[in-house]
Amino acid sequence: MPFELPEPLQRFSRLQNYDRGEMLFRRGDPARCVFFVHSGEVRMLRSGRAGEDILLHRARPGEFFAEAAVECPRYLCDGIAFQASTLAVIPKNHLASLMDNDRGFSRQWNSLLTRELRAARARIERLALSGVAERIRHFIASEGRDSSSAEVVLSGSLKDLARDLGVTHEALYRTLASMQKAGEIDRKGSTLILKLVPAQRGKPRP
Amino acid sequence: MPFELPEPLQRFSRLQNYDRGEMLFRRGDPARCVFFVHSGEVRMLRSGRAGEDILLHRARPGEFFAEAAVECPRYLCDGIAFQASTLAVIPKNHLASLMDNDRGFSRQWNSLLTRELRAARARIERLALSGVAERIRHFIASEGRDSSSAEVVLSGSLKDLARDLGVTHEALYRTLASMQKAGEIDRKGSTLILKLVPAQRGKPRP
DNA sequence: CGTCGCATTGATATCGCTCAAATCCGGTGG
DNA sequence: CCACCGGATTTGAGCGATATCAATGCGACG
Repeated sequence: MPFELPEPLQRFSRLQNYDRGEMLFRRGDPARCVFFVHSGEVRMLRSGRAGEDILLHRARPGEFFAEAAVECPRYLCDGIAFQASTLAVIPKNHLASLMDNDRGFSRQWNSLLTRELRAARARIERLALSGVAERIRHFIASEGRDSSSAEVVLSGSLKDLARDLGVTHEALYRTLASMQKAGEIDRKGSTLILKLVPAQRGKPRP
Repeated sequence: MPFELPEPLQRFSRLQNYDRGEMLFRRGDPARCVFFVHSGEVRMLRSGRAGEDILLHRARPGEFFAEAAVECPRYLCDGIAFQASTLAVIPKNHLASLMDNDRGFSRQWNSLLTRELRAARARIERLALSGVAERIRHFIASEGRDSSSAEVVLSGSLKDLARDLGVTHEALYRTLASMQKAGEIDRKGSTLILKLVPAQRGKPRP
């Protein structure tokens, strides 16, 4: 579902290039802008007390980033370009007035937020699962387009996937290997394929 | 920030009581209605393959429930009343037309979604932390109103909290006990208080 | 009372984290 | 073209935090 930047927004935004690792904003900065990713990848991070980075969100081409800025006086976490990226920078007051005046855009924005919310809840669901294998299965099933094809093309490295799943990359490698040995999944390059195991005659219990 | 049900919606909704354990909808049902919780508690659950229930979302008095129904032809998970509850049932077509026609309401709805999204991301952040103690600290810090008071009044049982944190209730009990013994937190009835330990002269490292 | 669910604590098993090391691969500079 | 480098990928070994299984007390409720 990658978006085009809605036409009315194009007039109000300016394009900007960011280098890999460059910060878009820091936690506590006045929230002035919302972003739209044309290319590259940006991430929202918050650093835990031990200095580890916690990945809050990844935005890829065709997605908005830091939408919450509209509702919020300050950024609540750090935004960085994880790869060299081209972004549309949208001053939030323009966005706000557009939402007030453009019926169609307002609807589009609503639907965008709803989808993001659903994606976030899916991720919550995934993180609540115990066991790396379970999370992998959930990931393939829920990221696969519309749950029809149990197959995902990975967008980044396996290390990135590990972060997404909330496990160490070692645990992910091992689990993938053993699932593959068990014939439960296949890997072709950067594509993960979940073979539905016939198994598991379930008892639909209350 | 518990909401009152926005006035224009009151005319389009009907009140309904649900018993504890009663289902509002099942996964796959045509998505016809959005809900607003007046009292009680409702939950979105999806059942994993082992029959365990995965908690996707809890809605408490003053919150909307199943907002995604507006965007979606079918419910994607189960909705049940976890306690006896009084809900406003809002046909989604009414909601949609209200969003199209009532500027103020549309804005309110946007801001609602944005806040929910932020809450969901906070929960993701929490689940990505390793160690029960870390999650508890994060929970107290982020649920505490506006991060000013490091203190939370638990809305449900500790078992519920354990689910929220993605750990077993045993692990939660133990960790709470040891944190209390260490003087890091206090418990008064159903209130958790995080004492900020002076410790941790941090080195702000890149 | 009897039962049910929460709270609590103990014992044990196990999964995933941590630390380590080897390989592979693409890119870069000589 | 080759040597070298950094990051991703793998695999190994060991340990510790959590899950799991169990038992008990306790309060609410019928």
